[in-house]
Amino acid sequence: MGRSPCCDKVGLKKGPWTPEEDEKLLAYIQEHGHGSWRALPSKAGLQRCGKSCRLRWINYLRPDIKRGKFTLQEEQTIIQLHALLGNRWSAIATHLSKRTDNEIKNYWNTHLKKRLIKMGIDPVSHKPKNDTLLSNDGHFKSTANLSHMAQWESARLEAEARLVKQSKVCSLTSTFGPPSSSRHLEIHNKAWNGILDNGNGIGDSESSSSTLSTNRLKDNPSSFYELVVGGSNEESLHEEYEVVPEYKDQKNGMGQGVNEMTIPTIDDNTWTTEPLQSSNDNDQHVPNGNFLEHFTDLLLCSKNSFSDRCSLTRSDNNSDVDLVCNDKNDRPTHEIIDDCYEDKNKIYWDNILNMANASPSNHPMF
DNA sequence: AAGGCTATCAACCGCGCGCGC
DNA sequence: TGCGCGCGCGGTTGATAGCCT
Repeated sequence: MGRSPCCDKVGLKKGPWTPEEDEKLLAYIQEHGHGSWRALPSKAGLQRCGKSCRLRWINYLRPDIKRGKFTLQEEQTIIQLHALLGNRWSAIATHLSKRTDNEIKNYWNTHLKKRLIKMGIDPVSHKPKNDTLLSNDGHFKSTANLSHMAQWESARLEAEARLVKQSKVCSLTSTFGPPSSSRHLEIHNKAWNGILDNGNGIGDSESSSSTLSTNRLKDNPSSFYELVVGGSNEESLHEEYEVVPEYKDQKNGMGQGVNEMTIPTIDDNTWTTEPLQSSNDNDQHVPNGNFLEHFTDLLLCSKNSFSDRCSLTRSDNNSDVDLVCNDKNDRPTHEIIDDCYEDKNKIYWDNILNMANASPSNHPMF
């Protein structure tokens, strides 16, 4: 038996939506919600099929849609997620709040894909096309890097999905702060050390051969995060992810004429002071965070203007460091940091290529 | 100025999955 | 267990604006 059409095609309008149609759809959904898309058009007085209405709502009329130019940060996230998830636009869209999968897909096809091709990177595999990248043993070093990163991120995404599930049970009501508690820092340090673990268990950061435990991740990806945070039950979640209520004040106080602030440290200065963000506004207690941004920072390595203008001093007996910004004009810290980010943006694309060309042994992550 | 080409993005189409019966 | 329905997703198309010759 053939598939029945989603709606009666006879007499239904196709093509661009008129403002009147938009108004009707918007008014109906605002009053009644969309309910069944199939039934919506007739109820709303529209000569459209339900699918068309759904699409129009999701991609255009929804009030929480962000339109306009993609920011560099968004571009970075799209590229990173595409490398990990492929053409799973809806999955990618969940990590970019207020952007639709259609918009991301279009942006990828019209901008990012072409840019990667131009740079000699295959947009499908995200592998460099250049044969000169072959290492002595005949393997793509950078490809292996990305592959390892992908496996790690896949494991993280799975773990995150689990945490979302669990967090609904936990019903934590507060948002998370940055890893400012020593315990929180320890977790993240463990995570990164875990990446570097050579199969002998978490925490062997001294291991000279820094290879990802890819087999372990492959066998049981979700176990990795569980291992890192020391358990997956409700208690451990409460224990591990401490609420940091004073964080907001700490952040707001940044750069108000005082060119010094305290930031947490992970392994080096690759962590940022931005709060952990949720991938979903409804799941604010889910630790998702600036992990991808963190990845990007790793890609950028430490050779940026930040290190030229700021220095980090470790405090005694704790894991925090003091960030001291040196500016001739005594500008506030946040302005200096803004400058650094601007510089960072300029070299972003260069660095992607550089990373692809670089040997993994040169990077702290590998 | 006009025709052709390219880029962009809204919208369509078909497939697959999940759910209820 | 199988089937149909509704929905969501990803690939593709088509209209149009902007640029180039």
